[in-house]
Amino acid sequence: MLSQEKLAQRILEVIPLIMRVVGANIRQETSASFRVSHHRVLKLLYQRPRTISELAACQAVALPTMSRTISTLVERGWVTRTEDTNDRRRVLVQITDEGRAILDQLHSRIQAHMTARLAPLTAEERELVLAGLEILEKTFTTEELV
Amino acid sequence: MLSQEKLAQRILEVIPLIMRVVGANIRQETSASFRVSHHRVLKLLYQRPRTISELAACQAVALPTMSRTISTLVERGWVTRTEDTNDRRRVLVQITDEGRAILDQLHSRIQAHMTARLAPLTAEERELVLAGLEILEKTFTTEELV
DNA sequence: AAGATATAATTACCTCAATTAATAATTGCC
DNA sequence: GGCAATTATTAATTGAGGTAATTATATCTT
Repeated sequence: MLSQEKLAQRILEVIPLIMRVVGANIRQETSASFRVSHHRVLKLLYQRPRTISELAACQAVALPTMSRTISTLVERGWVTRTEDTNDRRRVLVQITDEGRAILDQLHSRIQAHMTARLAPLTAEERELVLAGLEILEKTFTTEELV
Repeated sequence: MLSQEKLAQRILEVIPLIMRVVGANIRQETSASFRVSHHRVLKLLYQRPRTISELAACQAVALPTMSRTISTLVERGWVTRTEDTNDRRRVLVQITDEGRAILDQLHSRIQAHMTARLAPLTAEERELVLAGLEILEKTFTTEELV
């Protein structure tokens, strides 16, 4: 079998598996309703306010999907919607103090769990995995994501 | 930053991203209602009949989740439920001829798409990604499933 | 052999993610 | 001023995921 085909197969097998395990871990480590996507969005908003479109592009999801995600985050008081005065079609999403606090708290818990799980790996193995992930990210994102 | 923390972060960032992109690609390449999980289950059943529990463990999902997945596959005529005569608590799930045909057909389409996407990678990069995936799989499946 | 415990699968109930299509509001172009 | 493009939301639909409870069958214990 060609290495491309083999790799394609393994991606289809391994990525969904890891996704579910990581999701389950986060669910256990945090409150049950906290999701991987929330984590990522909050991290992006920690850096600076962003529009819904921008967040959707970063997450590689459709616009309505991100709009809904933001709505649930707003309900929980972790982010706010603000009108962009320069372009009133746009909505700037900003993280709140509470959102920052939640992210700090959960991020360290998730990080601790993941770090513990990765502890058995040797330094070389970690480097290998990291290098592989970087290549995968580049391969699967065609757009400019920040 | 320690390499463990860095790796933990990158896993949380990259894996969900790839998962969504791959899912979106499969949705486009195949009929809209065909999912990654269907693909994987059919592949497992192509080899031999399996119980619901076995499939759930392979997928790292809870038993009811797999039971429901199988129900939708049964509705589509791709698999059948059969009672295990040795242990009548068990249900043996078998792929049908139609299921085999669908898998053959879709598998090659998915495979072609993935292969095309991976084409820009050099042989070395593919080896790197593959090695990383193998390590990740080992790391994330040592846990008790179900 | 009877009762208790364990296992396998399903069902019910709930939440979240993701899509497309339709709609509203705003901006920018000519 | 009118029309196309952009941005975001809502509606409708589908699917995945979980826990808790239920049913049926096996197995263990006494």
